[in-house]
Amino acid sequence: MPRPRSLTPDQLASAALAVLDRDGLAGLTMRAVATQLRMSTMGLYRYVTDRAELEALVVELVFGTVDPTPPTGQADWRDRIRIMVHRVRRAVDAHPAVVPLTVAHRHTSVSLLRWSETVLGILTEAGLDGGRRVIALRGLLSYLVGAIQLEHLGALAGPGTGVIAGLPPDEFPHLGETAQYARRIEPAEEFDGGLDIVLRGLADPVAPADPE
Amino acid sequence: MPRPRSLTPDQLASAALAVLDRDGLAGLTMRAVATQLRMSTMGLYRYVTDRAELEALVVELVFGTVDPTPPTGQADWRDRIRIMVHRVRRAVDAHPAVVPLTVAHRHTSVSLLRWSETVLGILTEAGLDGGRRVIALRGLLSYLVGAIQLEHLGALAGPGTGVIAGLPPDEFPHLGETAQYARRIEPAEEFDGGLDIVLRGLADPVAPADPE
DNA sequence: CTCGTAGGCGTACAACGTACTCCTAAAATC
DNA sequence: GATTTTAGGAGTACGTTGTACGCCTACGAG
Repeated sequence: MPRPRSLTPDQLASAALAVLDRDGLAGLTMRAVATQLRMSTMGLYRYVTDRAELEALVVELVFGTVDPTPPTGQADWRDRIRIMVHRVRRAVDAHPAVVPLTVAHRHTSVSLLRWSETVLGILTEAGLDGGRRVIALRGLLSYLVGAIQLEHLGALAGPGTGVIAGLPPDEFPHLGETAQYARRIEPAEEFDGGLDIVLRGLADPVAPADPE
Repeated sequence: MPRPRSLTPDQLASAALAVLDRDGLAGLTMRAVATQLRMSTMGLYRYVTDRAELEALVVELVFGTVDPTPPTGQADWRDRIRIMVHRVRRAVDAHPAVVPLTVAHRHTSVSLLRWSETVLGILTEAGLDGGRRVIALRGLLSYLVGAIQLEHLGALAGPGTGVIAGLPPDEFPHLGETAQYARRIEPAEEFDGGLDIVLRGLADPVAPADPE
């Protein structure tokens, strides 16, 4: 009976994401998104009640590109988790400005819930259950969230390589030396290295020896 | 020759932190901080050039309460790192609203650099060096940053226990079951459990067996 | 004394999110 | 085809934010 909506939430989110990619987080205003859609500012409020809701749509759009199906062809559960984690990183990397939004709206994303479901399945196959599985998932998520943010908001490798350069070397001997190494490490290598640490730690502490 | 400043950066930061604790992040405005200090809004700009600079002062104030000296009396390096990590968590926990700010201004905090220096020292004693040490520090920081945020911004345990309740159980079997467990786990237990994962993973992969 | 800088106030502006109102357009019902 | 129901969309306006700017005053060193 009513007139059909002429804009899908997806189109809305795409427009907002386009603005976000072009002008960054500070440029993501209701007016800018409205202009992008060639409509008046207030027209947006026909589709969202809030700026927050718009943000959530953008986050969902980004996470929506994450394939939630379990990877196949990987015997080792660690490899499968690695693939799942990489899928999220790749999705977010494609739109760096979305990073701060993902943290705030993480829990509203169905796509990320699907992702969690699959990861939980893999963890289950790995022999984890109950409380241990909760903590494993949470630990993985914590690392993922933290690592992505450090990568995009944290100047350079290490805690701000630039700042470290102008530091009294006698007070910060390790930091100075570490910065030298940090400069040569690619972000991807750093990310994977950290992920390896977490994955190693996830192995059953009762039977730390790998089947390989 | 000039008139001395009548307000130290520390007093400024304390006032801002008081506002932050009382009114939350949204309440932290230049006007609110000025009122807290019983001065005009623009008077603040005698001390900071920016709102961002004010935020950085607050973050530094919070991190300044973290004891950067290496813990003594702990034979195992893992226990010493645990203590260092807990110090940061405690400091941030005392002012939850500061969490979003810590991420943005993390790299400007000298206190956090001191903390990193100490942690690097411990990692060195643990036998890590070069690139492995960089990645270890970065991995620890990633987990720390992520875990603290999940704890404070992530509704409940697991990725939003509330949302999960209204989810089709046949599509999310693991998530539903996991949520049951998650509800019973204390945040501290979750945090420590995740930290244990990282610490286990930090152990030399060439010699995974613990001395114990 | 006086000079240079900090202290501090008040005004003003641009940009933001968004509440509200008014009119038009189009599909479903009769 | 007329009527009804809802979405579409524009325009105006308000409160709040950060902050640029200008103006005096207070004070300590020379």
